Amino acid sequence: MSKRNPSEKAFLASYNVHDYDVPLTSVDLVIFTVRDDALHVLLVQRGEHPFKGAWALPGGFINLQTDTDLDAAALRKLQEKTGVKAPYLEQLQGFGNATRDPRGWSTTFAYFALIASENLALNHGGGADAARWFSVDEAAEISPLAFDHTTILQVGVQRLRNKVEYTSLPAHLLPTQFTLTDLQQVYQTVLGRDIDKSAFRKRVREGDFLIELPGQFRLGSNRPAQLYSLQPAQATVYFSRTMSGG
Amino acid sequence: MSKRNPSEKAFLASYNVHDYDVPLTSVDLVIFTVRDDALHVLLVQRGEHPFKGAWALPGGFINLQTDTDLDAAALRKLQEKTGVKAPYLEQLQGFGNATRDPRGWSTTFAYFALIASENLALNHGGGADAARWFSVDEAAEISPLAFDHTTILQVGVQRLRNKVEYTSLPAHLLPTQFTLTDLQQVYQTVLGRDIDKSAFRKRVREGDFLIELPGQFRLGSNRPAQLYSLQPAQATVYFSRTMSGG
DNA sequence: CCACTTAGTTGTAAAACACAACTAACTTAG
DNA sequence: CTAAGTTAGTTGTGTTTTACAACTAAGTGG
Repeated sequence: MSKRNPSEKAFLASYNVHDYDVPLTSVDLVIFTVRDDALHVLLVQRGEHPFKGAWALPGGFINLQTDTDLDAAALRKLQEKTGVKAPYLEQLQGFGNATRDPRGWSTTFAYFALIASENLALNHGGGADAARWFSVDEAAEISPLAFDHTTILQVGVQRLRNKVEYTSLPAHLLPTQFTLTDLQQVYQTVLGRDIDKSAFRKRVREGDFLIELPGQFRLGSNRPAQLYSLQPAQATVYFSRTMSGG
Repeated sequence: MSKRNPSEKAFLASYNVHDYDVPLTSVDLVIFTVRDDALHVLLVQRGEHPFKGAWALPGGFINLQTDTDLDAAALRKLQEKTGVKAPYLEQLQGFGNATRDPRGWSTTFAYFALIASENLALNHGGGADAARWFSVDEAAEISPLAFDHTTILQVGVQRLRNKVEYTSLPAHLLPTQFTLTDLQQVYQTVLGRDIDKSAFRKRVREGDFLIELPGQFRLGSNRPAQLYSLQPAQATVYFSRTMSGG
């Protein structure tokens, strides 16, 4: 990465990206949240060609001047749409072929993001496009979404469901403070089935990714529930077994 | 995907990709095999700038004329380097930033491939670059690899090790016929630890991704071993628990 | 025909699991 | 003030799975 020799310098001086055929490159986001006990995804209605008027995943071109890397580009898009600053953000998969965009060979880096439905201020930033939350079932039935976004969405949902089986990921779908029952609910919502309470709690305890907030409880017309937070700077925990049935 | 309206037609007619700043886009491969009881990866020595002379992962630009999609581009690169036609090939992750390539903002779609060390005819196809197998430990110590290939390699090894814990993936590192002991060896080589024989066999049996080749045995100076093949068109099997210790 | 080697199976104590019942701690109704 | 209702959180238990090791099987070579 450091010193370059004269012949490489000459090579670089004469190199012009625009002399070559390169694909269009964008970043798209599958932004998940849980509301009303259902997994939801954010879609925007495109205000410009191509696919003007169609629903699409939020995304767009990389800004080569301001985006330092792919993650930064994805984070920027997320903030523009939702105002969320520190979400869970993970690269999903790349997609690219000659036909997905009518303008020609194009590629996209799809990301998926998990945010708490509390943290929402839609259209906070730039985009003039209309934005709306759809349950993943609703979204899957919109046909067609722009580009190959139906496929991307499908892959995103699959990946999330799969990871929920054996990771601590769903914690990012909750606000910073939550109860163990909240957390179990989210798991159940995403998985679409019930989980045994004691087994679930054992797993969480052993995963050791939560901190008990001392003296803080969720009150109601019943026994108060202990509040927890994700441990600061906690990486995703992988369980050695999948979630067990209830 | 079907009919376009007149305003979209006009838009497309006036659209020229070269008017915009787009990143360079390539495909790179982490090609794994097992030889001498160690996980190996294929590296090539670059014959051209940038990073001329440095070791790198095999890869290169997408050919917008001949490659129909990303997978096709990756498969083409793999064939050019190894001659292997039907390997296990899976997208690893995208990488992209302003500094990884001295020519400017660039992205790459990294793939990882698993092939049997029997199937090898290095430099079979195009490239004039020298190619060699390195154990992953050796490769990790070559510094620096071209571009950000040290990082990509590291992510690839991590992903492989992780997947080996709970999938049938390692079967693709073996020739078409193999014994259960062969398969267990490969798991152990990649994981770097021993696995219990009876637990391993139980898992394979229940995963149901192999077919016993009737009457076919590996002979030696001991009890003959039953030969197996992967079931044809077998998707990767996911076990519900990780491999257990021996 | 006996020692040697690797293939493949079986046995068993200990651990983990699924499921259900239980106790705990609050609010609200009367 | 007490009883009913509700959700939080724990405990108990029969069944299944696991880890580990010992065992049997089937060939070769001296």
